[in-house]
Amino acid sequence: MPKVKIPNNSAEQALLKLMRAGDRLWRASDERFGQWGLTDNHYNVLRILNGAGEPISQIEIGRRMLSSRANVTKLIDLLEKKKYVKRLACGDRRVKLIELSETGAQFIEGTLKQILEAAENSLKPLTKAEQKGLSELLDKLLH
Amino acid sequence: MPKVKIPNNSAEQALLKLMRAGDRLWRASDERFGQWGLTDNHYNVLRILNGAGEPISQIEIGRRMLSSRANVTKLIDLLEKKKYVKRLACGDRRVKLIELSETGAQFIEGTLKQILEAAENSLKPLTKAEQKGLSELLDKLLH
DNA sequence: GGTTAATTGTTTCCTGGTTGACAATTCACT
DNA sequence: AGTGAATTGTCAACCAGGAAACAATTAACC
Repeated sequence: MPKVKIPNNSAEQALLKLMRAGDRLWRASDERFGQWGLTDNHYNVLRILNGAGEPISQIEIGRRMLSSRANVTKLIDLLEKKKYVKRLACGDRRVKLIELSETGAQFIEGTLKQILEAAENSLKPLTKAEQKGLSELLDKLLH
Repeated sequence: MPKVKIPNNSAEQALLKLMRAGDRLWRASDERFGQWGLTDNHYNVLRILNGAGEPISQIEIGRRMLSSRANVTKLIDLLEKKKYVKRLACGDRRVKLIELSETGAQFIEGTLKQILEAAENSLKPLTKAEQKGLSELLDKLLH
């Protein structure tokens, strides 16, 4: 079988590890949220709304989570059906402002402990100092 | 709008950054390979075969790239159509060994430079030492 | 040796996501 | 004011990947 000699490239290897780690985390996260009939991205929307503290447009949500308009529509569709979220009319009639509902806030509150514990558990192989180091490196990478 | 008070949790924030970074890299990578009508994972298969140095089974490929049997079948289908890869019969008639073809090896060779440059470019915000640090932290995380 | 369990690859169906077209609306510019 | 460009949300069509069912084969074990 032919074989190409590949020079050792530390950048490529680091990148592959990063992609692999990210992939694992997404899968674990999606599996976790499956218990509530959501995906990680649905939860992301809720947290973005909660963080914003005020209703924001769908396109703004998409911008903050790096997702397409079309996908935000579908995410909101489900969250609205679950009453976690409401679509509000707005001065600009192209725009629908998305508001976190009381039910949605209760969902965040009720699941928060478990979510944070899972996060800490995922990072358990690293010491607190290492976690901080990782965080800073990623900040630089995401500039 | 209701708002849940979220305690600052560095582990969760680090995790989110990791997922976001991974996501960005997957997208960039898939976009890059799109120019050859492949996904990142198709290329992964080729590199795995090249790294193995000998034909390996589909399930082994799936194991190494954390992908399902069903998906490996589809990845190989395309790679075979492009003549980058051949399915070989084998003593165990359940198994098909996948062999990198001469054409496949030439593809790897012809694109390698560009791939490695892209990898280095992605990690450019970090110094060499920082890249090494990142790599080590990820090793620990992936245990 | 014969029966039961496990393995491998494929197929079918489903899901989450993107792209591109579309309608409604607003902006920009004269 | 009025026309052409941009923006927002939605819908249809498509794509990559996963889960489960299936057929073919092999392993395990009495």
